[in-house]
Amino acid sequence: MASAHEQFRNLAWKCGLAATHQRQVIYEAVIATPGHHSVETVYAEVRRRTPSISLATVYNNLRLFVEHGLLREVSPHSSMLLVEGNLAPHHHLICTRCKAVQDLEVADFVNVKKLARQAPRGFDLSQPLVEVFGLCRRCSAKS
Amino acid sequence: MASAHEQFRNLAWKCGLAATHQRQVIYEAVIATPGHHSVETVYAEVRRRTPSISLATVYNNLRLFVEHGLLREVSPHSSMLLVEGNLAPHHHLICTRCKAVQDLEVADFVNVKKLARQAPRGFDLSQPLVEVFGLCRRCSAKS
DNA sequence: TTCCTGAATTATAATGATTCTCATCTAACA
DNA sequence: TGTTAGATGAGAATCATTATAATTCAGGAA
Repeated sequence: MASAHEQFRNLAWKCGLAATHQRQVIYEAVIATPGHHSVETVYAEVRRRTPSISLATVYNNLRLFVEHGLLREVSPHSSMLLVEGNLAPHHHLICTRCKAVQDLEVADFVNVKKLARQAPRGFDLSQPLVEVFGLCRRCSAKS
Repeated sequence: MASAHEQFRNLAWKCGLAATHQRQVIYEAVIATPGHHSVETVYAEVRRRTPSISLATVYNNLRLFVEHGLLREVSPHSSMLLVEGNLAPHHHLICTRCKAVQDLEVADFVNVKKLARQAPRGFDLSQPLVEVFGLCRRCSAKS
């Protein structure tokens, strides 16, 4: 089993990314603890080891890691407020690249009973809304 | 069948909201066309009828309408970048109020075959990521 | 109808997250 | 070790959104 250090150097090499000290530290800060990390969290953690690091470097590299599949972005949706008038229960299909949203009127792909069993106790799923992420036709044609 | 004008006044009255001209126009701009509307879209549309309207009014009232259930927010997530190191396929459970994210390791509540049939042709769902919205225990206890 | 009052609206300033700029530095390869 | 393309850091710039404060208005009472 390779050290975290070696593991990152291998990953970086595969992506053609320079394995700099900063990248090493950023990557390890995310990998070290399970769960979801905000930029501020990562920045705070990383500064404990490398106080001179810039916030821009954290942003740049988190984006880079997501682009290269080393990390995953939680909720890759449009960052702007979107609103709709359709109040009937329905779901959304979102393109992770161009952030386009399409409606999914039929919703029987979700087994609500199973979902309720798998969710933590107390989580209110009386009107579950689901968003499914993928690549729209146009974007998947490009890649 | 009531006019759109009357319809809005009824809705507003039910929520205890003053039925101002601006609110009327904003509401109708969203309702008039199906689909998903950004603030800029609504603002542009609304200014055609009421050029003096302020962008802040559009923001305020869209938020108000969402709070009162007259409109729905698409992707009611945290708007900040979140990242995770867990690359194994899994889904997310998101609280629409406090925006907390929890992992759903088991994923058999999604019927991928049905989903693929219901999605528009060409939409790439080879690694579908699903996010389910509800109210976490803490938030549903409050209300 | 006219007046009153609290709420709504407006223009603009402020905020907060993210990205850009560019001078400096460094990893990687010869 | 020297070279160079690419990475970093500090701070400015940008974008969406929210707060501020002065003005205006909706809706009820006279």
